[in-house]
Amino acid sequence: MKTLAVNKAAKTMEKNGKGARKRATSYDVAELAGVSQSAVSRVFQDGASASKEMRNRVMAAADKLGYRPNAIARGLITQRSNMVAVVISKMTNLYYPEVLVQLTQHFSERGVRVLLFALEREGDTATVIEQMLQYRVDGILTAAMFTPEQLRTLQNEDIPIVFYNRTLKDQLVSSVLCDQQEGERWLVDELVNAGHKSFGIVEGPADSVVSIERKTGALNELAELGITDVTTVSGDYGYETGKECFAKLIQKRGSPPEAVIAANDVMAIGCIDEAREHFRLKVPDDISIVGFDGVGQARYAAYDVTTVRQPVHRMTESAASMLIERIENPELSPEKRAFSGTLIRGSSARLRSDDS
Amino acid sequence: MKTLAVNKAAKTMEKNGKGARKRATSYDVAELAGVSQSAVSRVFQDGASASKEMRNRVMAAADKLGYRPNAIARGLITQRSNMVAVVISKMTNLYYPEVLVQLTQHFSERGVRVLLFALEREGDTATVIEQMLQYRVDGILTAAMFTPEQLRTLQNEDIPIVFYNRTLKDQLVSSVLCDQQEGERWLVDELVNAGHKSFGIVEGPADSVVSIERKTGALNELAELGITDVTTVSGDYGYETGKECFAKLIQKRGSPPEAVIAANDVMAIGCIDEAREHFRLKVPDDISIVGFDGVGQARYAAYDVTTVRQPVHRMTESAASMLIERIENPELSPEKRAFSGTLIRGSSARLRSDDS
DNA sequence: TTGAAAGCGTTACCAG
DNA sequence: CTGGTAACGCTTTCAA
Repeated sequence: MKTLAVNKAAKTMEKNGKGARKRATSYDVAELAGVSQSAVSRVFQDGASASKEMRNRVMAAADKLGYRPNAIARGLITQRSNMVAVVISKMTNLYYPEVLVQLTQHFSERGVRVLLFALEREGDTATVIEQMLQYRVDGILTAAMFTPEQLRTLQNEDIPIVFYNRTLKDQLVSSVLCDQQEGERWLVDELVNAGHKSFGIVEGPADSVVSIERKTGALNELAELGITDVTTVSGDYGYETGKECFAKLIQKRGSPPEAVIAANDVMAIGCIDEAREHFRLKVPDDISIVGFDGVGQARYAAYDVTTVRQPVHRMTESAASMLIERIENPELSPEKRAFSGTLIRGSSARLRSDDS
Repeated sequence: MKTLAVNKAAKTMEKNGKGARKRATSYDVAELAGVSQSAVSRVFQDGASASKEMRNRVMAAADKLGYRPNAIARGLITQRSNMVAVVISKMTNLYYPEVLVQLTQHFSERGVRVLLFALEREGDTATVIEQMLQYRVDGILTAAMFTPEQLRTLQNEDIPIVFYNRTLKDQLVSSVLCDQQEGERWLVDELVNAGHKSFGIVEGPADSVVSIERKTGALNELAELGITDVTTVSGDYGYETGKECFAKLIQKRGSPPEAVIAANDVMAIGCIDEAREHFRLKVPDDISIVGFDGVGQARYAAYDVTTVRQPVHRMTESAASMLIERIENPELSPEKRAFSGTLIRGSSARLRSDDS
């Protein structure tokens, strides 16, 4: 008992010292303002009832003490952390730094904080899920895939999830995505329409859902148009890999195809460089090369890649909204929103200019 | 009283229904395991004393109920949120998505979660600071600048801060940075050494500390070497701006300088494209162009930019360590760690090959 | 090693 | 509109 009293006194003494003094609480403010603690709490809430007089007194005391409501304590009692988890994996959308920034800003505007989780590989989800649950995030926005079992765990906890550019075939989950298949169809149509007859496809990593979608879209459309001369190689979305893939493609076919469809812009750029530098091919005179994404580099004059641009802003906006809606109203059923990309006719491909 | 009982019963009923049932707490686990709640708490702690028997019983009960310790509640009592704030601004290190991912991973490995704050402009710090404080983050890692007053607020709250690639002249703050001036000196030396006599400088945004450092470094070294023919224009770190700046430069001088020093790689690439495309200059035969950063695009074959690469991995690692050390030991004094970059001699500049 | 009880800083409910 | 009091789910003494 005595010890306790001494400690308390000591802490108070330190207030002006360099020791780690305690931060002001609503009790301190209440005391200084001569009101109840509940009153302080109410003044710092949105739809609370407090007289002007009360408000002023409390506010004055509050900023004299540098008081700030403790969001952690608030979360404990309200059962709402006001935090969402955003999961990205190393390989995914890193080509879009904007994605992350925009998401964070959208959430921020709506009073939601972002707890960031970055996976080395898409598989490292186990511990991340554990952490998200321990921190009681209100929702999850993920650009990485979860296993069905993990998904079940999360759904059991009634925690809303939105997938970014990923979705599960059988499972009914919310997701916002760019219509990859449609985009690839456009690209294939353009190329075939311009007379290209032999194709190389540079796909992405085997475990990338996006890559699979894109490849499938391209292959289906090619088949539909009766093109049979198609060779496929696979890379990891990186520039170096793009170069290697181009070489592999030629080695595999014996000669360059008339057109190359890369799973993303960065690999397309790798292909262009390899074509020019190592094989002395003129792009697009000797060979057409197209990508996907519409990243900044694709617009560099040296490449000017023909590609499909993802509507990143609308997608992030939509994803944030979907998640927040589901946090506020858990009964909402899952929803998939697919956005069309924008075809960009760069000079990396020989296309018909009179296209109607 | 009666109402309370009914509610509790109802909640229990819902356990298997679709309603939002409550998550298991340590009390639930304790009850099922037939032990005290404190015991459960101890089992889930690191250096706690618990018999094997106890451990097993608790664990069994815990994962039957899907129990996970509530990190929010823990934070409230331990006065440690185990979260750090990471602040980035739109323009800064977005050219390094890796920075963010690596930081997050370093923290993650040390059991620290990342609360992400993204600023639209570097100035939007006010509300962000408010939020960080409300969430009681244990520390702050920022790639954006704070005003001296904001800094004082944070220091008053005894919350450790580490600046990434930024620092304050007078203030004594912790920071990890790449030695921008040294890097620029290297570039200038290389260029002058190879005989370049007239220079254009493309600086970044006026409020970017990094840009100012780089510009200063270049100007000082040029002056030191007796070069007086120097023209400066300013952009915003973007590709388009790089192109515009190159044009402005030539307009301002009347003719192209022999070498252009851009504040970052992306603008250097813009300069190269503009030089080639619009002014029909050969790089590096007619003009040398150098950048800074060592981003991925700088290695594209079409550019192969001579630049200084920042040791991103060591910097992020160091930054995370510094912050964590200061969280664990608040008495540690501020420290600046400056890393040297790596000179990369690309073919965008005409350099002496016999350099010793 | 274990259990009881006292906080941590809020919000929520209920009288006044 | 205001104040008292009970949670929220944990960690941390302190006795046993």
